[in-house]
Amino acid sequence: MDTQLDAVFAALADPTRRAILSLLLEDDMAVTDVAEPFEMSLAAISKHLAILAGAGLISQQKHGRVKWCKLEPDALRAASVWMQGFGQFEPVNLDAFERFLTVELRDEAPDHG
Amino acid sequence: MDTQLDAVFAALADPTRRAILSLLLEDDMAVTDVAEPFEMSLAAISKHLAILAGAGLISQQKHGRVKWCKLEPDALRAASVWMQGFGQFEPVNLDAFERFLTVELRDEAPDHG
DNA sequence: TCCATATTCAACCATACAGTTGACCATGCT
DNA sequence: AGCATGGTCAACTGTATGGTTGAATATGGA
Repeated sequence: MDTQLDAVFAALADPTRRAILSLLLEDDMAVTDVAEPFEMSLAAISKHLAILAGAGLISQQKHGRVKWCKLEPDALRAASVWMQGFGQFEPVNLDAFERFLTVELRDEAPDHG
Repeated sequence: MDTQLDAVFAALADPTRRAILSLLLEDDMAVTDVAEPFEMSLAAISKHLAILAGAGLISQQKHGRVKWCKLEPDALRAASVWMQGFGQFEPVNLDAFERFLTVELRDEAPDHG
């Protein structure tokens, strides 16, 4: 059914998981490195990552003893499409969004991490 | 914080609530009428509606003894914009991005069409 | 081989969630 | 007033969720 959609939205409902996604937006990361900025056990982050992977929002691939996590935007897109069919609202204020990006990138350009 | 986003995504994670939203897409409805197509008690639907209202996804207004439920697409828009940030795949500071969203939505909620 | 690193597993705890039922308030009808 | 209708509240049940800790597994390196 729409179990996929359930999983995606449930995954996004947790702020820690959204923060993880935003980390992965910048780059692929190992589990330990994902966990580093959070005040929470590694096991907890590992669970969050499993939930994100279950929802298809990230993929995980083991390389040696390191498990790399990679953002998978397609699952997000599914949810996005669902919402588009919903709100009759036009593809949101891309104006404001691009203004934001411009400012953001100018301010933050040199280095991210 | 981003409690609003938490609430929206959590609300959307339940298939019954998504179904309710799609009912309301067609028209405003009374609580009893919303409940009718579901194989579930009225009290349960009432709770679902409270959750949707709490997330700002619907509004409820009492007229006589009937409580009318109305879709509020702006809250959906918040989530949609948030997800579009990922589709863009830009190396953005998501903290700033979420701040941007709150400001953006507060400012522009009234009109978008 | 022995040890450190990376990650998960298992058991557990507290809280939240979805659902039920029955009682309860509020409003409208006659 | 009396009664049916619309909706919520309260108490309860079962299950899911987010977190913990400590043990376990897997890999890499000296």
